[in-house]
Amino acid sequence: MKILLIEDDSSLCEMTRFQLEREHHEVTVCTDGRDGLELFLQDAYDLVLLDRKLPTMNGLLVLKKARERGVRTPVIMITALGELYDRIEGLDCGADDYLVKPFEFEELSARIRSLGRRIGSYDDDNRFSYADISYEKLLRELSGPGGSLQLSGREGHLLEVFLQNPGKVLPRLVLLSRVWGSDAPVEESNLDTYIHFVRKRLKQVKSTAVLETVRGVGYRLQ
Amino acid sequence: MKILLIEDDSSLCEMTRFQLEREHHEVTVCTDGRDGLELFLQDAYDLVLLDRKLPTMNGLLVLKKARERGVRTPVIMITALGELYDRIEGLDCGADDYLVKPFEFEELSARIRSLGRRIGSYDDDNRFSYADISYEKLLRELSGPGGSLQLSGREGHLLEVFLQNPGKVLPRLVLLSRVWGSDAPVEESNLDTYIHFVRKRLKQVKSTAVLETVRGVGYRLQ
DNA sequence: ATTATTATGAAGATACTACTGATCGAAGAC
DNA sequence: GTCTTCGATCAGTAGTATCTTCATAATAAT
Repeated sequence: MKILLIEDDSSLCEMTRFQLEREHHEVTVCTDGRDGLELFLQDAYDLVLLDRKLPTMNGLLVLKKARERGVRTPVIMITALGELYDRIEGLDCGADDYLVKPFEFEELSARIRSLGRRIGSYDDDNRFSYADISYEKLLRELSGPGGSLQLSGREGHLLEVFLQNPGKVLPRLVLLSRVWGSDAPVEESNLDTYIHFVRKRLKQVKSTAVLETVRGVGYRLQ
Repeated sequence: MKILLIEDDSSLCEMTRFQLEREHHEVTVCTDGRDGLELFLQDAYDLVLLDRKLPTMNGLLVLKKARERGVRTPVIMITALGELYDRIEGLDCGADDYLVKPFEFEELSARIRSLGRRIGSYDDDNRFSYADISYEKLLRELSGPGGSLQLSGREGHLLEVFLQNPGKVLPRLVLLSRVWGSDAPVEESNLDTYIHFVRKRLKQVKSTAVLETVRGVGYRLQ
């Protein structure tokens, strides 16, 4: 998601930015009210995080002006003021949500996911990513620099296990039991076949990620 | 707004109802989890206020099940638990907002206004459109670049579900339960037949939209 | 060099989906 | 009352995608 962060406390700002980027959001930071409004009005973001107390123009006014100009990007207000009427005022100015400082990043993250679901652009929980690839579980869609394609059920399931344990060596028997079930009546050689299939898929999307063989043990995603 | 209130504390319940009705909302009250889910699944409300602790089925589960079935009505969770991870869990289950008991009615009211603005843009309930097609629910009329035509009841209902969740993968069982009802005595193969019918309809109006099959999972409108 | 292990390719078996035609019942026409 | 039409349902067949197995080639370890 493209996120605009308007906040003047620079240490909080950098911390938030760092965490958001770790969750694969694209973050633009702005520390000033007037400038923030300019960016806001470009209407190029999926979400705006807006501090209430800002230099040159306070957050409520920024929000109000943006709404007056017809910009409807979802907004989460961030503020030190936690009293009832402050919250109500914020919501009535057109904020979609409200977060009181100091807040845990976890909560911000959950509220972003919630808003994301609502605007439909972002379906977390079912999305894995590692290095230059990402995988959408429900669709079984693998995307990489070279495009995206659909995996079969087994292929997807196998890749999922690797994405859940990136960089770790996964023994063959572990993979077998995770993908086929612990007591499935299946030949071990079937795993070889599917490792082969998944490797082919990774090549097809031109990913730099590879399934490395650890002879005598298993494989790892690298 | 039509509001569904699922809450077992009867005094809080009546008070909230009274206040909501004073603000000209139409309120349905339910004090039981299972029954609440039934009403929720009818998909006939603009907003659901959902208590977390409920008889027969807890609020989180109600919400989760409803979302799994593709019902996207906005939800505000109401609860006595105010701790961080309770809030996060609620939001991640698909809640749009969270209110901690005891709450001021003023705040609930503000949050309802906030949500109301957001859904206020969905102006017409009876007209759906996506890509190059549009569908009028009451007339059951599908229009596309190649003209328009009437759908049968089932065809229309099925198409509606897709238009409400454009681009999303809808599992076969979800489609069955949303179009035929959750426990209808109907063969699953019937769904195949109607998918076929709707596809034929889409072709007839020369739409570029297609129902893509995701093998082993379901279909999506693309 | 020999052996154990893994990679690859091809082909048969299986499971899932697409489509067609038949049956049944309800609503309206005659 | 009978006939016609239409929609809903089901069953069966054809068509594919996916899964599995097996045979053989390639590679690494001893």
